[in-house]
Amino acid sequence: MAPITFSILKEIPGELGRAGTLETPHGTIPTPAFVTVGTKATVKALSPQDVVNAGADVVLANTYHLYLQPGDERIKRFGGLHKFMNWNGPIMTDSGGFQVFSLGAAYGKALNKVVSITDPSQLLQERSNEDGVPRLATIGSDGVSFRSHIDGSLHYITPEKSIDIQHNLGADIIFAFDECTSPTETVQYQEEALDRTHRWAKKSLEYHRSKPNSEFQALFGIVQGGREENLRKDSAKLISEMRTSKGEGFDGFGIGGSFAKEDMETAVKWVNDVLPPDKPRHLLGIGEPEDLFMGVENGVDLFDCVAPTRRARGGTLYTENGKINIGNTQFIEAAGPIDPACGCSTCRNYSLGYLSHLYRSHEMLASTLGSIHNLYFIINLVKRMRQSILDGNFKEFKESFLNGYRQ
RNA sequence: GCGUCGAUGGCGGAGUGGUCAAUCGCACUAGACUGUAAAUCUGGCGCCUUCGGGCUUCGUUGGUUCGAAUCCAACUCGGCGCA
Repeated sequence: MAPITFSILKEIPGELGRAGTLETPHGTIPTPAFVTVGTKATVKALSPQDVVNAGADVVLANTYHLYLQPGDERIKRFGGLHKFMNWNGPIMTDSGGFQVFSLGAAYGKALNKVVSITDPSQLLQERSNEDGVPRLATIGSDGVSFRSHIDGSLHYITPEKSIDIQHNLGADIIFAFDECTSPTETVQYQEEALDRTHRWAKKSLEYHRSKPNSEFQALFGIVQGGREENLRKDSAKLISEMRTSKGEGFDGFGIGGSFAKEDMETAVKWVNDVLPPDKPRHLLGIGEPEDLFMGVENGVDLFDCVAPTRRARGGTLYTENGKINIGNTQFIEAAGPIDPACGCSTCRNYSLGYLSHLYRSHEMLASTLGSIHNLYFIINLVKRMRQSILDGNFKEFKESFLNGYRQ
């Protein structure tokens, strides 16, 4: 009996997109769905009740962070992540693969999950910049050594170690240990990294399936390959066909990597064209409104992103008419809500002027109320996309929303 | 009244003869953020600018000097001490 069951209810005609359900041991996730990020077993600034009220069906925590603090074995002694953080719905854990990137190649540099550069010669130039801060993550032959950003201690994470940690944490869906690469890497490096990610995927899969946890924890394999069509398609094929000696494959798939904005759609299309349609697909770390439409249209079932909560803490709030910055002078005297069309508790109860005051005076409630709104906005946006698929008018919804949002 | 210390950009506070339109923090202002090194980070913040530079500033007035926020004098205001 597989730990999760994925069912497709309806598809977008002529596209890869679909609406369905994903049943997990801790509840059913209607898909497509936005997964709320709670890296350190908490969604920053919010209580679990706030997260529920924002409409979240599932949260994603991080293997690396929780391994460092408070330690996965301690969380296991508390009965696992669900009990530890008092979240009774589905939980996913990322493998630490993103930290290979953020604490490695991207450390101390202006390298982000989504980059704006398009010219390959510039990309290579950026990679050759070797000065700056020493990396906290260094890739070895069968794993990655991390220098803790908390206390400087050294840790070596292998695929097996990542799976062990994720077993202790006990999430419903876990990820294979991978290497998130930057589009600023050369093709040769992408090939090397992809080969490594594939080897690690096999180890993750074999190791996971050898443990009883595989009966109640699902494992997703991660497709990489950078901006190269052949690498992306090869990776999707290899990961989706990967089996243990007993013939067991992955329960679902993640699509990883740092992207140049204009590469993202083609990469998702390449991959989802190859991945088997009957298993869930998670576009890792993506979550701006226009990207969510792109992903849903092209067959992505799950997204996660720090943007709603991180942006809220920085004062950026989503509205139907685009993003606003609550710190701007124009909101000091504004009596209305963030977005009159929004049904979140922040918009129903508080004025922009009050939020402006909280933000300017550095009150914690500014982060809380902002996060509630942004999360509700993004989660609800994906729910509306799902409904539009079921209603057969996804394209119309997409067009009308983006017209207002981009204005 | 005498003595003493002080007066710097919205605020706090550096600077004590040239490299000073003046370090820094706060405030203000705008921007960034996409599997969270993130309640974070970046730019702007006297006036004008063809972005080369130009102009007016460091309590007030006068002086010394090639040159003064910096030295001197008087004055104004404030803190402290003694009467």
